[in-house]
Amino acid sequence: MTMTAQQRRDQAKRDYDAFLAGCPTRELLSTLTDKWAALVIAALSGGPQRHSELAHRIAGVSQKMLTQTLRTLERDGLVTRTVTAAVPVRVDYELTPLGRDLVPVMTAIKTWAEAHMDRVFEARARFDTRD
Amino acid sequence: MTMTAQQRRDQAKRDYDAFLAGCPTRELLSTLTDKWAALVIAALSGGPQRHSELAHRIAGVSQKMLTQTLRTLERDGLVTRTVTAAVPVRVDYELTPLGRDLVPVMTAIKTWAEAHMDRVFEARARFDTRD
DNA sequence: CAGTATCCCAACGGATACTG
DNA sequence: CAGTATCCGTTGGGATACTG
Repeated sequence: MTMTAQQRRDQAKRDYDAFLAGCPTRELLSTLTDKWAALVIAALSGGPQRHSELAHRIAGVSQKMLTQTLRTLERDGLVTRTVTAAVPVRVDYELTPLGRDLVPVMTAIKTWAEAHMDRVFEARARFDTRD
Repeated sequence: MTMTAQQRRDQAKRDYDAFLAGCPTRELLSTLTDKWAALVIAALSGGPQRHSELAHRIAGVSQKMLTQTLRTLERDGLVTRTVTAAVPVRVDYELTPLGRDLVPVMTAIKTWAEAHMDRVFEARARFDTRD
């Protein structure tokens, strides 16, 4: 008795619930709701990028955090890492189909922040000056 | 010379860029890409909730983190806090229009995690067992 | 260039105890 | 019930130095 991919995802939605403390999705949610992960996925949405290109694109990210974030995303099957033997060595990162599936979701947060920053500033000003 | 709300958001998209280290959206992105923030917004998407209801719904959240998350969301104009004088006191939290605007974005992450947990597990198994 | 390994400080976040 | 305050261990994350 086989199920379609869609049926399996529907089943998963019933089985998994990130509101539950012990649910593995709680930990996956932690990985996805990560500033650097969001920026990396957004940066890779346009196509493969070298390590150095990502470092340049995502201003201010330390080498350590970039590598660490990429490793986690690679382990979770969202990104592939391709090493080209050369001197110096060349490493390209690319989104997997699973990772590309996540692009709209992750870029939506970044876009939302950029689009609504002004309203958040106004709200903060109101909050900070209430009597 | 006035602009429509949409025009202002379009303008903001050009002015703000979370890829830049000094951009205020980088910090807003940090707030939004927060495990507890995502769960709180998802929990409030169905309507107003009391502090204790949220604590119960979001299993495992400490009282400290719940209050802290709610304060940040309130300050950023995403949530309202309503105190009803009584003994004991009653406090209700509710999404603002700005907060409701964010619901689809935030619930999408949670839903994605729940729907694709199995594929992430498979990817991890592959990653962890490669020679 | 890409990555690993330390060192180290600051922030996160849980546990507990105490107020209105 | 809702919230604050304190303590304290854990993690996040930058800086630096060193390899293939």
